[in-house]
Amino acid sequence: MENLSATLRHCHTSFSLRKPNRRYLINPLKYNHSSTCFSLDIKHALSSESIPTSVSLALSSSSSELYPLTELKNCDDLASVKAVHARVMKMFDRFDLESLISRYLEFGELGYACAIFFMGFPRNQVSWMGFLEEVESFGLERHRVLEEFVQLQSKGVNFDEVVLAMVLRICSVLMNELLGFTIHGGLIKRGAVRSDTRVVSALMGFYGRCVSSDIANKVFDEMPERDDLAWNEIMMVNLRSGEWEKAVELFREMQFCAAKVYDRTMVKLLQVCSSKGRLEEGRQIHGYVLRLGFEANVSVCNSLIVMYSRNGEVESSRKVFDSMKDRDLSSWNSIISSYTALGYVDDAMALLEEMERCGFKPDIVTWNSLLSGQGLYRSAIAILKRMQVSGLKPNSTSITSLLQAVAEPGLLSLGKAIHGYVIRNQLCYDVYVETTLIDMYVKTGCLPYAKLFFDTMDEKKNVVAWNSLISGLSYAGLVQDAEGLMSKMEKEGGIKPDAVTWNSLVYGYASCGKTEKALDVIEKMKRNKVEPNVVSWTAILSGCSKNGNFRNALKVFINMQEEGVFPNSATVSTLLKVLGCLSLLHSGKEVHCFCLKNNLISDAYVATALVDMYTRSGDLRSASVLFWGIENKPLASWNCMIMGHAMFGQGQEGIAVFNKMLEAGVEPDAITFTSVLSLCKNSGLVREGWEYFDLMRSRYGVTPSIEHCSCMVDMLGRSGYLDEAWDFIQTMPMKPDATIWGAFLSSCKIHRDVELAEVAWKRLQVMEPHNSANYMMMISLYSSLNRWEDVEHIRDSMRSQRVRVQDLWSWIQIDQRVHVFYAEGEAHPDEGEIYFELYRLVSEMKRSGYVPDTSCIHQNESEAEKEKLLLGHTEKLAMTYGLIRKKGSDPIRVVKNTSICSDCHTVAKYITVLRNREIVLQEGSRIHRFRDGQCSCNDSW
DNA sequence: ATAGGGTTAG
Repeated sequence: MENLSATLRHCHTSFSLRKPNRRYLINPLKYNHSSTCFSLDIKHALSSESIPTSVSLALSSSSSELYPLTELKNCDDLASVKAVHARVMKMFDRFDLESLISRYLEFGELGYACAIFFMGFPRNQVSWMGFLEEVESFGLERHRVLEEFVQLQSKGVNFDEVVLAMVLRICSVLMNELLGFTIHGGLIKRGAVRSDTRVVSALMGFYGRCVSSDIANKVFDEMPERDDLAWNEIMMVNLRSGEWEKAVELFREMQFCAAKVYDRTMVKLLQVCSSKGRLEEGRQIHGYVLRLGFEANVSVCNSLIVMYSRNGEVESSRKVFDSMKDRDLSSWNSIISSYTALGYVDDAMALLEEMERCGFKPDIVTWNSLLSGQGLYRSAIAILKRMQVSGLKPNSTSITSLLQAVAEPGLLSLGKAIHGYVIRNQLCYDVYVETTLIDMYVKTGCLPYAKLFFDTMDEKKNVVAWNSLISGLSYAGLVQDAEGLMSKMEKEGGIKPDAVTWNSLVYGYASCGKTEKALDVIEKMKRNKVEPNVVSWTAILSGCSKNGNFRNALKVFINMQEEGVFPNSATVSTLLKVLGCLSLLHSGKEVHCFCLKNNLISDAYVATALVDMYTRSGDLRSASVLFWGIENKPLASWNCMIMGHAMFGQGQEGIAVFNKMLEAGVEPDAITFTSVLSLCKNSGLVREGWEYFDLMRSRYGVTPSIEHCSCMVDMLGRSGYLDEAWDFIQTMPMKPDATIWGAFLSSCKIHRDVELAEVAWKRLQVMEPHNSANYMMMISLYSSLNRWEDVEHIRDSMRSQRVRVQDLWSWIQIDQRVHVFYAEGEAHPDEGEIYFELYRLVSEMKRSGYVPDTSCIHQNESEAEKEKLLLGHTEKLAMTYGLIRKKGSDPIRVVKNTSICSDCHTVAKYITVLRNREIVLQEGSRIHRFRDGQCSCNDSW
């Protein structure tokens, strides 16, 4: 209740005319804020047709000897006031008109009141003041007020400080710098700046909005005495212009001077914390809320709910909500949207029941809160039904939310259903709904429908509609078409491309490998006076990354910094992915520092990307420490951590993480199970693999995908259950693709089952005749059985199919340089030195019992020759170079682009003992950590 | 309230 009266106090303003002590209250609920209504009102007010017939009849019979003034006073309803109005139109007495304005305001008819005010009758200070307050609270007709003001001022009319203060507030809303400066000048002449704090506060507000917060702060500093209004004003100025540090400093000073903080200042403080992810500061302000006695203030508490919810802290939101003695409708709406925003639809529905029990009737905002948020499409229909039962029709916002919820691949049928529903029920079909419909069709991958619907929009197409389609084309790799559509937008629609248009194109080009073209677009933007922003640069970065063009991505990042664009959390997440894919641990750590310094670490994407970067770069320890330190671990971060253990073949550790995840109440998704099954596959946990595969379907409702099946085939096959793997392929729910047969062939190679291998090989020759890996597996299989004729046969077919053998390389980072060792091509400049050390190592190893394993050499050569070839393996060269050049005790980290052979695996183990050095060896998606003669994978890979 | 950039998957 207290909040309700506070709201009323805020909205109701007094309007005093002839008798300054007489105050009227206006009911804001009666007044329609829409500006179209307002102009209609003016027209109606000025035309006699607007007066209802019954009133006109009443008018003729009403006693004409009454003065309008007395008559107006006696009016009990709006119709009677209008009747008097019709008469007053002919009489034109200033006092009558002012009284009429006053009565109209009393009935909430601001439109009529404005219409009369601007009729141009002579006005005094008092009428201006009352009127200005109205204008300020309803935000209407500001331009006309300023025009009037300037005119009257030029005629020599003097206004007092209160009017000036209000005119200044209008100047700041309309960004009318010139008038603001003029008023300030006049004030200085009159010495008013020193006297009236209402004017000075308005002046600070004006400078804060129109010029800069610096000047506002200067005006504040020069005030000889500051009252609560001035303190709160300068706080608002700094909060609005994003000067957070300054605002915090002022807030502390306010406590020190015992200045009273207004509730709207508290609300603004909390709003900034909501939108800028300032959870820590938000918590501290919560402390002040309690200390300053705002815990009974409903608006402040509502802002606290929103602040916690935007920062992902639903539980704290709930605590605030539960602690409130009084609640209003927006308290309920805020807590409901806290739950829906994070996808807790069930809790939100429970709250809906509770609010109804407490006697609150859900309004359209309540229903729309329920309809927005993640993963709501499962419950949307039920919510819609209840909404309609309660007598409310979905509005454009409701439909927009619904469409956004289903705008993902695979939900096209739901999207179409909503479209049909809108048409059948003749629901609002405004420009928001239309553009969201296009976007829904784009995001569900249904470009033809998007195009069809777009074409029906005719002249109503706005830049958002065009951009939706342009981005759809760019995303689908049809960047030329996107560019074509852009020119069409310019020519036919007469609409200039904006940053969004360009950024879509930038992504489009970068993601199909045309980095140069993407950079050209950025240059073109500059020429067209659209400043490329951080999104543009992140778009190229991400495009390059999607395309696997990691080196280019890094170049782009450097380029971006040279352009003076500062990276944000999206940039950093993408960059970390790139660094992880290149295993650039050292640079990754630098980015980690950058995140700490710039407060990006609290971002869920960034935190997850960091965990991923550390695991991919082979530093599982750092990944683990970081991961367990994340306060609210996002699902993706659990998935990364499990995958990390999978990469290292640490089955039990990974399963432990998975169990912790379940304990934490996090629902595993399809990706979680891909990670868990990889875990079982890489660690030979066949029994567990089967269990999880069943659990996934029965308990968590995750439909097995081709990735899951591929893991199963790989797991079974590698562990020697070739028949089971074969049966699995025959009975799996989808058609086996090349990855399935590839995994199967790989297993057949390991277990030397030629018969089954040849079956898989036949299919693969059809499915992916140009994948050299398959040929290599066959060569390896035949050579391990000394079937050299078959080896030659495979090599022949490679030549005839023009299959290129994949380049083999390993690399190691030493200081800031990356040293790459290629199997063929240019030798490393220090090769002599490396071989010298390698030979020395091998002879030491042989004394300790090392026997070279030449099974991976597929050339029909002598044993001595094979041994020589074995020594040339790129990972051996890189490891040895690390031993020579990397001093200290940090592990030697080597990355190889293809799988390592068992001999290199053995050699690495020997090195850890002989040189007392840890080695981390990465091969594609698997990582080996060697220590004290052992490997983390327990030799099962 | 509608459009552009972000983490996880062989």
